[in-house]
Parts: sequence; C-alpha cells; structure tokens
Amino acid sequence: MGAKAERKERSRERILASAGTLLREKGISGASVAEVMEGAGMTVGGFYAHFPSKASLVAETLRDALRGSRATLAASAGERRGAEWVKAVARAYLSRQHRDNPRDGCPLPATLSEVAREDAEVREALAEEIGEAATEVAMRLEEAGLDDSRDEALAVLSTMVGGLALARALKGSALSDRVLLACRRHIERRLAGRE
Amino acid sequence: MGAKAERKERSRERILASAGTLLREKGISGASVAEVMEGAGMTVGGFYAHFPSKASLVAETLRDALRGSRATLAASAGERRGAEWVKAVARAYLSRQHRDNPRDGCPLPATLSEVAREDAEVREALAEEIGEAATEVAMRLEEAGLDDSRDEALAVLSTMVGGLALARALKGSALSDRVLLACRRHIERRLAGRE
DNA sequence: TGTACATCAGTGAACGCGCGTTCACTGATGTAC
DNA sequence: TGTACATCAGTGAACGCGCGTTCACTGATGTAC
Repeated sequence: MGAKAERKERSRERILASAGTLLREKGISGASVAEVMEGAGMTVGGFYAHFPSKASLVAETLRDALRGSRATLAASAGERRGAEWVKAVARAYLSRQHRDNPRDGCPLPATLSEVAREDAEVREALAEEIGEAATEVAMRLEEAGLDDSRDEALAVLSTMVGGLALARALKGSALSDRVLLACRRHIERRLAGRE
Repeated sequence: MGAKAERKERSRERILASAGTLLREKGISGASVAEVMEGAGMTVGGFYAHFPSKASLVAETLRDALRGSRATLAASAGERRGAEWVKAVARAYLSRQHRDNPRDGCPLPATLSEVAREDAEVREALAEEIGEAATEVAMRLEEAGLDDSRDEALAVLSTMVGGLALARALKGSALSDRVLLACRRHIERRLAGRE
C-alpha cells in the first residue's frame, strides 16, 4: 500500500473517531457531516471520498463505537468470572461517571430512539453488535449457573441501556442517581447467591 | 368563557393531539412545528398564539402523552393487584402490539435519547411524570411484599422502556421478539412466588 | 534517472430543502354606548 | 336594538440558518517509458 492509501486510511479513522464522539454527545441528528469532518480536521466535501452517505457513516460508527465500548467495559471487569464479571460491568455501565461522560462511553443511550427510524443498514449494524454483546454476557451468566442465560443477558442489556438513558434524561433531578442505583441493585439481586 | 376562548381551547387540544402522535412516531426532531400544525388542521403561523416555543410544546406534549399512556396501561391491568398488576402492565408494555404501533403507546421509547439534550423545561416534565409512574408501580410492588419497592419500580420502568426501545431499533432482526420476551420473563421471575 | 501524464484525496462554494420563528394582515367575535 | 370600535386566533409569506449532497477544481502521489 502506497503512502497515498495509508494517508486515506488514517483520514478515515479520524472521521470515524470524530463521528464516534459526536454521535455519543449529540445523537444521530445532532452529528452533522460538516461538524464530523471539522472534528477530523477536514472540510465537508471530502467526506464522500470515504462514505457513500451519512447513513453509511452512522452504521460504521455505531459498529466501531459499540465494539470500543464493549472492550472498555470488559477491561473494567478484569479477571472476574461468572456473576462477578456481570456485576462489575453493570456497576461501570450504571455509574455516575458513565452518565456524566457520554463521549467516553456506550453510544446506545444517546442514539437508541433514533436508530429505530434509520435505514436497514444502521439497524443491521446494531443487531449484529447487540447479538455479540448478548453472547458475551450470556457466557458469564452460564458460568454463574443461570438458566435461559441468553434471555437473561438480553434483559440485563435492556436494563443497563434503559437505565442509563433514563438517568441522563433525568439529570438535574434527584431521580437520576436513584435510577442508576436502582438498576444496579436490581441486577445484583437477580444474581444474588451466585458465584 | 366566550365562544372565542372555547374555540381556542379546542385548537390547543388538537395541537397537543397532533404533536402527541408525531412525537411518538418520529421523535422530537422529527416532529416539526409545521407538520404538527398541519395535523391539527391549521397553518404554522398560528402556533405561537398557543405556545411560546417548540420546547414548550414538547414539554407539554410529553406530559400529556405520558399521562395518557399510563392510563391506558392501567386500564389493561384492570382489577388486578400487587404482582399480578405489575406483570399485566409489563406484558402489555413489552408486547409486539406496542412495539409495532408507536402512535398508540408510550412516547418515551421514541424520545428518550433526545430528551437528555433538551431544555430543563422538558426534562422537568419527564422527571415529574416518571416520579408518578414509579409511585404507581411501587404501590403494587409493596402490595406484593417486595422490599425497596420504589427502587424496584424504577428498575422495572427502566427495563420496560429500554427493552421496548431496543426491540424497536432491532425490528427486522430475530432479536427484536427475543428482547421483548426476555424482558417480560425477567420481570416475571423477579416477582415469582408473589401474590 | 528524468520527464510527461494519470489518479484521486481533499477543498470550498454552491444546490435545493426544511427548520423554528416573525410579522403584516384578515375577519369573526366581543364590548361600549 | 343598532352602530362603531377593539380584540385576537389564525393565515400565509418571509426571515436567517444549517442540513446532506454535488461538483469543478487543486496539487501531491504514483505510473509509464
């Protein structure tokens, strides 16, 4: 690969990084192509040398950001296994730190409502990533000896995403902290007495 | 009150009804003032005789739609009490019927991500309505003999909203039905063995 | 190795469009005498 | 009861603005001989 192609590849990564930040902070409609490109140190026109449309960028960014977020969360659970791993991930996900710093976290709470109205391309990207996340959680729940571990994993993911999105929407109210704590406890209780 | 004031009041209700439908179907950014007014049988300009800004309309509509949705759900649980009431509400909320007909349901799954970025006015409206919904659910959980009933209520609400929003975003994938079912079962298990 | 031509990532201005909001206006309703 | 004036809900066109996308152009990199 020549120097030209390498430069292009690096530009593409800067675009995805910029889009990742903006998507987490402002959602899909709030992340304009012009602002994404500005964040990547370029001007609007260049965008279409990298992506055929905004929808395509959103699909790719969602995939990228979800994988990144999943890796960060897994790292925060460290060497734990089974129920302890799931509890550690839930604690990190449903933390004030995560609520107050969208740009470093999971892109879902900021985009979930909008994804439902996006092209199939975007929804398929989400479906694949959610499927993998559910598999990862289900594995730990199985270690913990739970039945129907995949269904439990999907319910735990729903509670985490719903709880964090709700806590963000309620910021400024006493309910916000309460929702985070309530969801954390709820998940912990479901796993009480498991290894 | 004269005929003029009555007419105005009826216009206001038509605006709120139109905004309610559009908010549930297209979210906040997708419900334009012009389209809301068209749905109410009027032209754009008249809007500002009823509301000082779009944010104000959104706050009022959210309140109105959340109350309406709460009443519908309560009706679907009928005369049930305690754990049975909560299970019936969760079944109705996390149904394919509700997932596939946003316009007749809860406005939260379609707007949650966006509300976090709205004015304090909108977020306060949400906080009040969520507070009341939590109180209503907590009452039934207390009847069922659960400890920390208010926290459990907030967690159940988070799971319902998160699960339905996720199921809508995943529409077209096999995961969509699975998420609905998983969240329903998860809530039922939490209440297993309660009256 | 040096020269001529081809490629194409990125620029910057422009496109049509829909947004929230403003405003001069109209005409039916309400009030004063 | 009848007439003259005031009010104000709603109209329809316009405002400035930001959106996603297009396009003629540029200049550095790559290729051919």
